[in-house]
Parts: sequence; structure tokens; C-alpha cells
Amino acid sequence: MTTPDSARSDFIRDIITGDVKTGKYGGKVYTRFPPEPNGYLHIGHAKSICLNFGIAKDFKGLCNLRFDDTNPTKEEVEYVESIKKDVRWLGFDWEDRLFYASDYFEQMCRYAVQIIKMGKAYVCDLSADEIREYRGTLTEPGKDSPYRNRSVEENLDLFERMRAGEFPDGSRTLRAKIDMKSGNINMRDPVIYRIMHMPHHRTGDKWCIYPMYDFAHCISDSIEGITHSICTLEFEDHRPLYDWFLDELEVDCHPKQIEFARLNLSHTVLSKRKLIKLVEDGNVTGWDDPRMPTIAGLRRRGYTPEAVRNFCERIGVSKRDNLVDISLLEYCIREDLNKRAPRVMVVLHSLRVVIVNYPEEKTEELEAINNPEDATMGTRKIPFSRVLYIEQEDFQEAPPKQFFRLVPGREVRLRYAYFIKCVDVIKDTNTGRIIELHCTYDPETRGGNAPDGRKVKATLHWVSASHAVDAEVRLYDYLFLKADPTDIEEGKDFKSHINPNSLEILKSCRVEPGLKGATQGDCYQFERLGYFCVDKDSSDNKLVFNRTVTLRDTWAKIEKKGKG
RNA sequence: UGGGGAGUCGUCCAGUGGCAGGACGGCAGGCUCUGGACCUGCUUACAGGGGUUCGAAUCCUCUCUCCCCAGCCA
Repeated sequence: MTTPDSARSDFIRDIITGDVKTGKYGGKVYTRFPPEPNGYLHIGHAKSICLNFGIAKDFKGLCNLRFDDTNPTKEEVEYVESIKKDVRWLGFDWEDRLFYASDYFEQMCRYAVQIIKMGKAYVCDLSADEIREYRGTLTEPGKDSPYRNRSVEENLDLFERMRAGEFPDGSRTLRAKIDMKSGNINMRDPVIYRIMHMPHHRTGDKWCIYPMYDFAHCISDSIEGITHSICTLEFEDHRPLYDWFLDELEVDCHPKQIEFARLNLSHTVLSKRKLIKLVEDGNVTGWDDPRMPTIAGLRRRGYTPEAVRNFCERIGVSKRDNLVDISLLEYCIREDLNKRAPRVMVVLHSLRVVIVNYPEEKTEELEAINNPEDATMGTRKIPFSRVLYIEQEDFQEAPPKQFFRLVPGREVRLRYAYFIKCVDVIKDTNTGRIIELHCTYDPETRGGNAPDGRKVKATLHWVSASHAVDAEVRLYDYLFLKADPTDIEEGKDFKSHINPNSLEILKSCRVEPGLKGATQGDCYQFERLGYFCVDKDSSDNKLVFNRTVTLRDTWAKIEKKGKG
């Protein structure tokens, strides 16, 4: 309990280690992940989840899941369910510690009364606009509300009647009496309760006043016995207020708030507002669109919890503004899938190949390795016959020098099968388009090796035409063309950088027969192409795959360089 | 121009008085029945100026740049 379990270290763990050493909080460590149920979780939340649950684990403490549900106008049950699902999927367990800020409304109300009695809070009749005017600006101090000096009795009475529902929305607020001249605007008599005649997803019609974040959050933390309240940088100047409430209330548990920089990921956006906009405007099909950086989107895309957790570990934690390159995320999923994904052969853009010296009716079963990284995954049989499909881009009639795949007259290997040589290119007489290739095979090279030791430069993936199963494959690309889509020109919005080609649907791909019956979530490496998983739209009649990520593609780089 | 934060390779994170390091990316090789994986090497950074010190990314000081805050959102 004195040092973290793992070697992992960051400035937050350092602070906590210090607190544990000095015996602060009795040497205990207790954290919480406090989402507001007003949207789906995204990879930025994953960073926070890994941090909070990870710290609890490292220090042998606990971490609660708590919904910060203090604003009934934006929050929905759908979101709490999705959040629970996503946290669980990421691999974290809150056990019996599922809480809601709304569980504490009664206690918060008692605390509010206590602060009023101390003369440190008052009911204010100013309108929202007036409060804004009185607040001053960043450079000018605010001025006191005319209601600031109401008597404790009057405040108590008014607050009681606010709670009883006697006043309309927006007519009054309860405010902390702190300092209208503070350089920190959060301390200029912040609102702590507002009137909202609005049913709450958990408390129903019980309340018509709801506490504000600053009041609710510190109290919730305190009630739960949180020791370290970890949040993002924008709450840094809320910390004096967090501490003010807990000091005034003289609570037993006064957690330490520590702020870290939120994650920014290149080529995507991570703000709930913007993500909601993408969903609502139909730029994506929903919160779980595989292009979305949401946990639900990543899951559907084929990301594994291990890869996401690993990513969160690798990006580290600090207080600097950051823009993490999405290539790191891709590296993490490739690293994971390379070890676990069975290999399989699939042709995306098919080109017909006839092996002219192979018997018409013959079919043979060839043995293929399921995963060269893991011998325990065994082998499988794949059918070979006279007519095959290969990838269109694996053949060129007039190739550049570095192209070493199939060309007229050249011999290449069909993976796990035979060496073949292209002897004829059949074209459509009208369009000139290549329709099929005629090749010969060398029977001596069965399995993929030549007894005479001769080598070929390329190995192609293929599928036997008569045995192939049709499938739809969805190829995804970055949602935004620019690394930082929020970096925009005057007068434009983040949508101006959206990638119009972030989704490409391939309707008639040919997959090896063994893939028939693959079920939702199954992931594979399509050899030489990338990692793919079975989408939820897939059915027995129609296979649908999502491309999770391509393989590292050296050839694509060479090609690009040639063009660029 | 008030308050609060932050500046280290292209990117992210370490280093807190003693040779600036790791990861990703990039580049170049090796190996290979996936132009994959794996292996090797290389590239590149302490925002700037003063000062303290035998010695400074680290301490002091001045400056510059960037981010956050004026919701009855969180």
C-alpha cells in the first residue's frame, strides 16, 4: 500500500504516493470516474477511466462509478446504460459501487441550508442576464447583488419555498456569498442551486431545484470518501471553490482535486458537443459508427479493450496541451490483433485467374497456417481449383520498377499453393479493360516451395472462385483530413475539414469458405490487407466486415512517393 | 490589460544540479511463403535573454508564446 504495484508513474501517481507516505487520508487511495450521462463515452474518457481505475488498482484502493446527473435537461437513461456497458467493456469493475450524484440531493440540500445558516449563501432574485451583468468581466470586478444581504431567516424561508416549487424557473437562485471582486470568476458568488421544474431520470418529480456542478461534485466526492478527485484542466480554477465548500462545511473527508490535460487525438474530434453534431447531422450513422472515436464506435470498428487500455498507458498523463497522433492508436490495435487474429484470405477487388494447365474438375485442399505468430492456433484447409480470384492491384501490365507482384511472363507464389506464371492477359475488346488472366502453374511447387530452390519475389493472396463466399466489406478512413480539425479559418467550422471519403463500401468481396458462419465481433487478419471484424449488420445470408485498420503498407508508401 | 495553467525530438511521455532517454512516426538496411510481423541502424528537441554554479532542461530573474475561465452546463 506504500508504492504503486506497477512501474507506471506520472505526476498524479507521484502526488498520491507522497500522500500515502505521509499518511494523509490514512494511507488510503479512493478515486472515482464521474461521467455526466449526456452522451456516449469516447477515447478521452477512456484515458480518465484507465487513470482512475488504474490508480485505485495500483494503490490497492477503490474506484467508484458515479453519474454526475445534476442537470435533468440534458441527461438520459440511454446514456447511463451505454456508459456502464462501455466501462465494463474496457475491463473495469465498480463492483457494488455504482452511485449517482442524485442519490445525494437530500444531503446536498441540508448542506445548502447549513451554508445559509452560516450567512455564507443567499437567495438571489436577479435574472440570468442580470447575474451576468453583475458578474463583471475578466478584467473588471463584479458588483454585489442587491439581494446579497438578506437575513438568514429570509434566505431560509425563500430557499424552502424554492424547493417547495413556489417560484418559476429562473426566477431565483441560491448563491454562495464569497467575493464579487475575486480575480477568479468562479468565486464571484457562484450559483449553487437553480430552479428547474423538470423531471429527473432517477428522482422523477421529487425536485424542482437542482444543485450546480461546483456544489454537487465536491460534496459527492466527500460523501463517498474519495481521497483524490482527478479531473481535467478546465476545472483548475474551480479548485478554490471546491475547497471553499468543503472547508466551510467542515466535512470529515476533503478530497484533493488534481487536474490533468484531456486527450486530443489527431484526425478526429473529442468533444461531446461536436460528436453529437456529427450524429445529428448524419455525417455518421450513429454513436457507434465505426468511424467515431467513441468507445462504442471503436468496439464496433474492431478495437479490443486491451489495445485501448494499452494506448491510454502509452500516451501518458501530464498537464500540457497535447495532440496525440492517431497512428499510435493504430499501432496499439495492430500490435494486439497481430497476436490474436486468425489469418484468412480475402479478395477485395477481384481479378479472375484461370490456371490453364490445371485440370478442369479438380479441387484440392491445401494447408494454411492460422497464425504464424501463434502455433497453437493451428492450421486449416483451403480449396484450390482451376479458376481463382486475386486482387486487381496485384497485377500490372506495365509495372514500375519496384512493383514485384504479378506481371506478364513473371512467376509469383500463390500463398500456401503454387507458383504461377502469367501467360496471357484477356481484355474486353471494346473497353480494353482486363477481364481475366491466364496463368500456368508448376505442380512441383505445391504448398508454395520449389524443389529446385528457385525463389519468387512476391506472394499473393487468392481465393478459389467456385468455393468463395461473397461478402460486403466496409473500409474506413479518418473522419477528418486535418490533424486538428478544430484549427479552422475565420467563419468556418470544424466540419470544413471532414473527410468526404471516410467510408468506402465494397459490395462483392470474395472470402475463403471457412469464413462462412463468422459471427459479430469475430476479428481476422485478411492477409496482406489488414484487420477486419464482423459487423453487427452481418447475417447468415450476408457477411459484413469492417476494416479495423490496414496492415502497415510499405508498398502504398512507395507508390505514394512515386506519385507525389 | 484580471485570475489560473503550460512550454523538452514531427508527435506523446520521461529526466528536477552531473553524458538529454523511451515510444510512435519518418528514413535506411536485414530477414521473411503476408511489401505483414520481427531485428538493426539513423534522423531530430530542452521557447528566448540574463544570472547563480566547477557544472543548469533542472535553481533565480526578465521576456515571449500557447491553453482555460465572464452557463441558472459539466
